[in-house]
Amino acid sequence: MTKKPISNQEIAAILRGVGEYLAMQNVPWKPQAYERAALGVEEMDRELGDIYKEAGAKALLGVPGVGRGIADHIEELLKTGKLKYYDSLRKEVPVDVAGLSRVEGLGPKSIRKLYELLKVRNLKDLEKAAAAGKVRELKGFGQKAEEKILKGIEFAKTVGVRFRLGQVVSQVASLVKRLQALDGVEQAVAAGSYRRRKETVGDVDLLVVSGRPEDVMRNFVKVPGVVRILAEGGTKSSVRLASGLQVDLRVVPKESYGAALNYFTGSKEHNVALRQLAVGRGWKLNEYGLFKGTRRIAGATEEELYAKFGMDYVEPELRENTGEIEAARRRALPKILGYGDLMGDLQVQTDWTDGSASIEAMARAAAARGLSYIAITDHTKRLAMTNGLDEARLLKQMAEIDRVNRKLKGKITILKGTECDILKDGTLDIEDKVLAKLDVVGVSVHSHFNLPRQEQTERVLRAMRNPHADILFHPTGRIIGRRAPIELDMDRVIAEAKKRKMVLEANSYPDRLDLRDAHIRAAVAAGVKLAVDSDAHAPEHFPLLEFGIAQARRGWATRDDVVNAWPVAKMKACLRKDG
DNA sequence: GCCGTTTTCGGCCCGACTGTTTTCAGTCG
Repeated sequence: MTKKPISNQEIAAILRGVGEYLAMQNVPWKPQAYERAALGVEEMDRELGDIYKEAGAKALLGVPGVGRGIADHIEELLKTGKLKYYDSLRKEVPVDVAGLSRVEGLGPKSIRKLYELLKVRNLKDLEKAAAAGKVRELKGFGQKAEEKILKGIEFAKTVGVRFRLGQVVSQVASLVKRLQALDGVEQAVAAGSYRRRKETVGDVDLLVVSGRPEDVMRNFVKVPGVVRILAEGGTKSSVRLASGLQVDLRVVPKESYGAALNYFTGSKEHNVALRQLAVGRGWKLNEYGLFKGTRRIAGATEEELYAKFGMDYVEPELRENTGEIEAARRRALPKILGYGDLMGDLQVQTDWTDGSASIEAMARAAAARGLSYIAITDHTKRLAMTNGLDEARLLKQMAEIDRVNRKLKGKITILKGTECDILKDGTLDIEDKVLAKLDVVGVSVHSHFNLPRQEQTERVLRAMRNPHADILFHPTGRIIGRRAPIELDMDRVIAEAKKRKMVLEANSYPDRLDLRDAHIRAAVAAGVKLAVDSDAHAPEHFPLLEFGIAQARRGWATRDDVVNAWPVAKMKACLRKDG
């Protein structure tokens, strides 16, 4: 019973694996069904283990893409940690499908053939066979295929799969700029998961409007930084940059711009759902437009496209087929937070601890960014390595803030705050009587990341119950790609936040983005307020707020849900010690 | 295997590019 229950990620991986094996066997339709279910599981904001424990097997049917059959599989996985069906498939064709699929151009059919004819089970076998020239002899393969495989293996070995959004923005911006400057290019934009502002992107999709696609293609594959051309056609090309990032380019005529942008922005699931809507009305939707017979009835702009379907325009950040299409059809999509909507920032560090700049410099930078207030929230003494503040220094800092406020009067308001450490037992690192003097008390976990779920949750809940605590900063503590989130029962955290009018943070730092989108959505649905903060440690960090706003948008948050999108007085009134 | 303002059965999105193809399967997005 003490054994850790299987996680959503693990369940999704197994379902995906089943789909891959079925695809290898040429089974129709089922592979897509398993893949869809895997995606549905991944996108859940709650652990299936919790849902199952609470509401039983029937509740599993609520997961998008999960029906009777797969619900049974999931129940078996939750009960035993294993899936007999999966194990028997693996036994039949004992191949590392996931590993081999990472090789560019290798899909289930080829993998099966390689196994049956050359006994290739994994990347190592494949490399050996290809190097020995055995692959080219197979029917359906050839010289080129073998070379491609060898290069693909090299790549699969060296590079991780996804990039953080923050890692690619400048590369993408310069690519777009370069394309815009080309002769004959009317428009160039980045689409794909980049435009949807997903926290990580697997590749970058660029869209260009031009009447001279060949010229654009010729120039594109020669852009500096391109180390490999994966495909080059008349209207579609694919390259690999030195950074490992794959970039796809598509060129379309002007009248198709909206349809192409929609198609290339995705998500794939959103697109499929839209196309199904089209089919249902006897239309056809592709990247060139929306067609009734051979007549184009929409497609020049995305707005036109959605209007034709009789729906609200769907912002790119919402296009994940997680209910946005139904809501848009009911004309019930929320008006999500805008990129210019933030008025303040409630987590800012200075050179009193691990920030690089003074209170005044940070305040001026925030004002230049258009903010009308910030809270200074330096670390506390438990975080000794950051020179965290004790009570005495915190009091001194408050006096300094008073001084700077007088100096900057009319430019910006500086609030007194803290990023107070949550100790192992859930108590706080600063005495209550000092916390009571602050405008904004943020509390956060910076230690003991590996406590068991029950203990970790109790710890955080206890901190939230401190009468002075206002905001739970970066609730899960994750660092994308580097540190797993702490084990936290987010349902209980959200319920506690609701009960105590505590604000949850959506941290904008691109490698935190904590809360993640699904949790934001759950918090919003529960009526819990959010703070979208920069967590700035330097004056140049305020633009990072864009990432936090994006994440809040992906979580369907509106201006009403985000306290620092409000004027300072209203925001302060909402913090729970006044509420 | 999933799913339902046409349906509880019979559908299931659509097109570009590649390689090895004499007309297309496989892969990808």
